[in-house]
Amino acid sequence: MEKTFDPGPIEARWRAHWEAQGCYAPSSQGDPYSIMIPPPNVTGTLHMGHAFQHTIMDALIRHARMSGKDTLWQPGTDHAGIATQMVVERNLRVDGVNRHELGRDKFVDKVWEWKAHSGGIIEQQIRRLGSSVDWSRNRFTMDEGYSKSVIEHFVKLYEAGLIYRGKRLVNWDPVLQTAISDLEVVQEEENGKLWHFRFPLADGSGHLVVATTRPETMLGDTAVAVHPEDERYRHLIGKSVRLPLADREIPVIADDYVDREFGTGVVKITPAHDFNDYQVGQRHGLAQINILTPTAHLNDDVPDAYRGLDRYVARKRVVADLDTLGLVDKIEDHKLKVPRGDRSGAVLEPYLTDQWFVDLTRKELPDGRPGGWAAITQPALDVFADGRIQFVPDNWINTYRQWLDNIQDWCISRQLWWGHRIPAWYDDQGNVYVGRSEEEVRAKHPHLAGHGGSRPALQQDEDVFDTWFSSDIWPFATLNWPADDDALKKYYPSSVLVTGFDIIFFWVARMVMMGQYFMGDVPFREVYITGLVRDPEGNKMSKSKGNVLDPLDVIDGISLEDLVRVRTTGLMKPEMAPKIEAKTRKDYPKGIEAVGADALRFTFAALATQGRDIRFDAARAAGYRNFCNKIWNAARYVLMNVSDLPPAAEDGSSAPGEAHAQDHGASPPSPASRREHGGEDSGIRHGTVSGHPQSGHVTLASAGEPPFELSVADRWIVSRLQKLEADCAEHFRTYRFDLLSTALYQFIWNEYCDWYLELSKPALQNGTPAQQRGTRRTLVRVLETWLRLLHPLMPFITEEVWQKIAPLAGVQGDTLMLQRYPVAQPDRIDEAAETEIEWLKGFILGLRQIRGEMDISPGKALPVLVQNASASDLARLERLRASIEFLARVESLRVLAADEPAPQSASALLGDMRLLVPMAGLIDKDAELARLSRQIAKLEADLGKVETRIANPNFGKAPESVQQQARDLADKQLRDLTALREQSDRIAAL
RNA sequence: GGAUGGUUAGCUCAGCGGUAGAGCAUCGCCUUCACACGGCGGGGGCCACAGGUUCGAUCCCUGUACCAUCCA
Repeated sequence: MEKTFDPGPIEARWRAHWEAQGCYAPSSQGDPYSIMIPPPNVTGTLHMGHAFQHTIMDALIRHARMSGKDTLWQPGTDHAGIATQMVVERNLRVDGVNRHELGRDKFVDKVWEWKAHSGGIIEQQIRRLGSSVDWSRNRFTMDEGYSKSVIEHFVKLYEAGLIYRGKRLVNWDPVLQTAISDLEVVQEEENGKLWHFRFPLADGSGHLVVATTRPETMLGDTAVAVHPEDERYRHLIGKSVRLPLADREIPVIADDYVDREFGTGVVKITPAHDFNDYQVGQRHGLAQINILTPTAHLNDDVPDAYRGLDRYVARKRVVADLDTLGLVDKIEDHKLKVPRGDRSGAVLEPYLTDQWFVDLTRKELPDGRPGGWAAITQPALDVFADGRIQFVPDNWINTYRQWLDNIQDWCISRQLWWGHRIPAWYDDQGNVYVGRSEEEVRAKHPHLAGHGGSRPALQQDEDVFDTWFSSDIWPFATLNWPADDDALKKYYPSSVLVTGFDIIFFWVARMVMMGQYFMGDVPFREVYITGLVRDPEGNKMSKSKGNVLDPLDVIDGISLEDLVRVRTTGLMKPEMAPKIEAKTRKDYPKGIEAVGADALRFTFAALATQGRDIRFDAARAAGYRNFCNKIWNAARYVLMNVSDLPPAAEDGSSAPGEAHAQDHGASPPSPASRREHGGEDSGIRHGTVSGHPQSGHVTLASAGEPPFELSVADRWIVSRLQKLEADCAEHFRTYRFDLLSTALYQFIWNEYCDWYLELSKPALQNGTPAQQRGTRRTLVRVLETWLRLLHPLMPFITEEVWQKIAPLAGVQGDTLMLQRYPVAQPDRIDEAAETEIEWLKGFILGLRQIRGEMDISPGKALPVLVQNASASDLARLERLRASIEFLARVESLRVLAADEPAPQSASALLGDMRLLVPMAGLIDKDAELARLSRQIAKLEADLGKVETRIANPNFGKAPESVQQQARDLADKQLRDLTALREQSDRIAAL
């Protein structure tokens, strides 16, 4: 093994191997466990958020696979209508072409070309992350099969009366020239003006002052409204005003929608260009005058002077003209919410167009069938109410429920070219026919079938579906619905959905709706909601902000200059480049160090707390890269100390009935490459106890192997391992990947490496052959076990190391990823061993503190005296003497007789026992006094707190155990304090 | 306006009724035969603020401030 872990070649080798061996495919054995990937946009690249979620999903899948489940991780990509169309249009623009010049068919060809190019990038990224998806089932939402499913679900909903077409006010993006859904609108507060205009009363008796934020829309006004109880205007209700410029007479109406406090309390009503006004118009039977073209220029329904003007040009003109007429009362600065398209950033217009909608609000259809609320929305609420689906963390249910409670019908048509074309056809009279194909439509409607050569012309709807109206069936369309597929039966519902809270409405809720409607069952049992990965300042990562990171750049590393270049090229707004460059140089002054896929994954796991924001911290990733190196070197140590010994002959670990016999029996007979190994860890078992437990050593032997002896350290680490296994199981169950990663990190670094490996050194150097065998067994088997525990988070390094270690642990198998996930065995928890090792650590820590704070060189061996030792201290001392001498680098260790005077010494306390290091020639008096006074001060403060608690007259109401605990603590602190003060006095007296 | 999170060590975050924790950063010693991507030791926090409940509050309740996000 190399001295330093180098992830690159290792990752390349294993991902190729796993895929070639079919390790990612379902095993068809065991209970089904499936995850449907949230399909990334096929024309994008994976960002840190994807990498984060993939880490979580892969950990879950690998854990499930190792736990004997039949796992399917379904991969795929989304065609992402608007986003993709925009990207391709931008590419075309570079060549000076727009899509209209190209024509629809050729444009769509271009999109497919682009998809072929960029889809490959995404798949490579997924592979690089180690994601064990079943590539054989890869799906794309525009594939032929998937498209059929999309059409099918539309037609079925239509036939059930749950889809309708109508002229409604929708959010219109005048740049993209398409309708978009409510969810794609971002409302941001911007600086604007509030214009006050005088509208003359038609009877010449004066005027009304209306306030508006959008003057140009007055050309489409069909009323002015006041609040019915507004005393100022009550007398005007029912009169009319002469609308200036347009020169129309419009009524003054009363509607309690009007906010009396806002502006003048008089509102102009433009039903065709404002959602609220639309409602008012409906209530009062007002005309709707559309004054805009699809590009937000004024149309021919306005006076000549304004026709063809851009909306903002028209605004200025209207204001100027009113001013000329002396009708401008005043203009105030005003902050208002401006709706913009989330994709284009364009200011949206409420616009009257024909669109397709999914009914989500009606309880009942006119013909008595259930409406959308009853058939779709209500069931989606019920599944959370009755616990059939659970959110993790569960408070997301509130967000979900609130949205559904206030839901509107869903506009699913988009005026785009890239997407699933709506399967609706129109005849010359404008009648609409919906079906799976034109043929089906004609077959269904005899008058369209035609006779002879002539049949009525049919024109297919030009529009396509909202992308979310194809991904809403992802969990079952990927399994070939509506075909009666075995996989569909097996893997639907999926086990868990892993996604961000930002698409609960867009996607989660809609999948629940469609899953319930078409499959009669939920699409997933649990929804694990992740936080959003943000930059170091907590900003959302986005290309336009120039703060995105490619996960591969973290895996492979990237220089600062390259990162700046990547972030500042191809910007929508090139003028942002200097800002982006400055921020990049600030955030990553040295670029990003290569950390490898395992470290990146582990970082994401560690950051996967229950919060909403996850600030990506490159330093943390570097820390986990170091962790990889630690693992690597621990394995090197184990190999160096074990590999020269033939395993069968020396430690007997491959003896029959050892590792293999522990299989649960739950896993069915399987091919040689699968699940050879039992779920229990590879600690020690199947032996006969022949020693005296009190001696601290246990001697065991299995048939046909030489005896080995387990030290207290061996039993300690095996015991700790059981607790780790139990913790891991719990953390997987509760999706606490942060706690999972911390638990593994702590065990591996702070227990296995820092203590167990160190304790193994004296045992291997000075132990009896049986003790050495016991230590080697434990070293190898515990390592082999935690590799399995860690594998779901760090697949590559664990596999690489496991391949070397497994044979020594007597474990056979082609790959770690198909081994069993370790299961805790409570009978192997050994509290006595744990207590004893805690005592040992305390002993060593005491000596190390003296050494550290006295600046005694680690190379200098210390003479140590022990005073006031109890019988159990003495017994432990004898058992652990070799370990103490080795780990604390003790030159001599001697127990003082009861009446023997101690030399002047630096001291440490371990219970009532005192550890003494004679000062002569080693220890500076003042330094020791300073150290003692620090300890005394700390202890005094602690004792003070405890005494205050006990002294509280009401403390008697606390449970007896708590009181006792407090008294014991105070007792111990007082004794320690006394000892420390005595020691301090003695030294001071020198 | 409504709702939901957050405020704990310099930074990023766990903890959540009973002696304040981790990683990174920092300081000191050490090129000890797994690892300097390392070892050993140390320092650092009135747990945002104000009330309340409790024998006891960082933790529960109420309010305030500030910061986010979502929905109108």
